Amino acid sequence: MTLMIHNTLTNRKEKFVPIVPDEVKMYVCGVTVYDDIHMGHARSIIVFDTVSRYLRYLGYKVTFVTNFTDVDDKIINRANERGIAPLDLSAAYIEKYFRDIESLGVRRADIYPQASTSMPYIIQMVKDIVDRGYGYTAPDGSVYFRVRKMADYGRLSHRTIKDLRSSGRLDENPDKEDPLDFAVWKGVKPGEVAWDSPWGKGRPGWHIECSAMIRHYLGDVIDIHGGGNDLIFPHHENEIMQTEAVTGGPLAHYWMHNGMLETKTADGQTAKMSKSLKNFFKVEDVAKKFDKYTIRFYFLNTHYSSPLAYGEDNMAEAQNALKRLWNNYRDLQACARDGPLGDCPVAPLLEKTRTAFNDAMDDDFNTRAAIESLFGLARETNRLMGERTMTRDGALETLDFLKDIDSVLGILPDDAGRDSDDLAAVMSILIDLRKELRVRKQYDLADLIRNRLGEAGYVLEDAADGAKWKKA
RNA sequence: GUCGAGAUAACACAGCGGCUAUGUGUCGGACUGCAGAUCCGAAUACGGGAGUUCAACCCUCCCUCUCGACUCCA
Repeated sequence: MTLMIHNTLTNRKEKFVPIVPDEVKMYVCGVTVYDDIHMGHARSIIVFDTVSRYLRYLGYKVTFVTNFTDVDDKIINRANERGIAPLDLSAAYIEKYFRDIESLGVRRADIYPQASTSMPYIIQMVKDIVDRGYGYTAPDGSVYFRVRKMADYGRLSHRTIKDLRSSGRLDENPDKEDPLDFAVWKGVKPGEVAWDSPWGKGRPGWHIECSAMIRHYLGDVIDIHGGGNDLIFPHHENEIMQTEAVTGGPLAHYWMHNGMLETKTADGQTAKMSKSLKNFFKVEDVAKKFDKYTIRFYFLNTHYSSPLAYGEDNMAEAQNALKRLWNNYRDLQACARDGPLGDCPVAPLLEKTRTAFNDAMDDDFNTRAAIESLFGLARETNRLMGERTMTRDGALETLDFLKDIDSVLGILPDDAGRDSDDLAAVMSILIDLRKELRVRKQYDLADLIRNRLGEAGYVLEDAADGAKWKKA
């Protein structure tokens, strides 16, 4: 099977064909760095982290770019409140961002451009837009984009200019030729950070930084552009217009949008998690209660495009579900160490699982179905271990397989898990001792050993064919 | 109002025009000194109404409800 991606542009699943064979250029809209990130951001970050991981797993050379918006009204306002420079505020939140995504097990993108450091490219882009007749200047030094000049404005969000006109929520700005026009450059206002430009001092409009960064860091056209589905209009729509005005070609071949994370509001309704509704959960806080594996599992346990309602009980459920996979993983580790010798033909089973996993991921990154294949493998290997037919070699082979699969999902323990031979020797003594105590029915002492090991982070499980130990 | 997404068993979340979904939870069994893990088995389902079809949870139409975008937003 080949990778199929749902493309917002066409509203269909399409076969993925990169521009350059075996290479993928992808760009995902990042965050405005004026506050801590919340779980809604986390979802988007984890989704596209997983997309890039899967593409690499398939063998593509991926160049992944995510931006930081560090020039923005909200940043300026908050910096003013705190009496610090806007760029100091954003720099602090960028650092915090990296700490937060680390607690989510997210691999870093290749490049993280910032608006403030991309100013030459942004200004060049605006200049090109104006030179080609798609932009015009206003008396206050702003530059607006001439939407009417692009016949298919609304293509991504599947609306027409007529639809948009009738929305009745238009900005009546006398500087604009048309209410639908949007600012690519904003003339300076008192008290704002500003950069020199051919149109006087000012700063970029919201959408232009993405167009400019993509063009500079990745080129005129990229393979995949991603972001939350709340960005489809107007942000991505406008990005497309800006870029196409300059390059004459498409900006991205595949547009991917993740569904919103929702949560309950005060009145008991579900609503999108957002700052303005004050119904958000910060990553920082959630990460105190749940580990990164659980958080990733929770998000990957549903399709990226579906809406998802966040709740702590759901997180706890995810934790229990993931525990099953972890138990299996630990048991395999124990089996690889202490299990029977000899052959165990696990290859067909692993092959079957691989096929199911790849088919699921190829189908528009269906992580949920992919995870189901892992539960199937867990049940079968549990059975083999229960029957004592799983051997050390078979367990090792299965573990290698799981590690490879987990390079995509990032939900299994990454502790490399190699317990020393010394520890194994000591455990074996303790297990023998307990065996003797149990024969003599001195259960209090046997339990004491087991409990103390439990406190130390090791689980001891009695079974018909002898005790097994593993990490908790 | 315009555009888009969605309604699946107790819960969460997949899927397919006909074949046991998956996980958590619940119940029963195996194992067992206890604990835990594991295995085997069971029950509960496709919002409502029409239609297409030999056959629909899956396609079409209508209805109801939910969410998102149209304003800063992952």
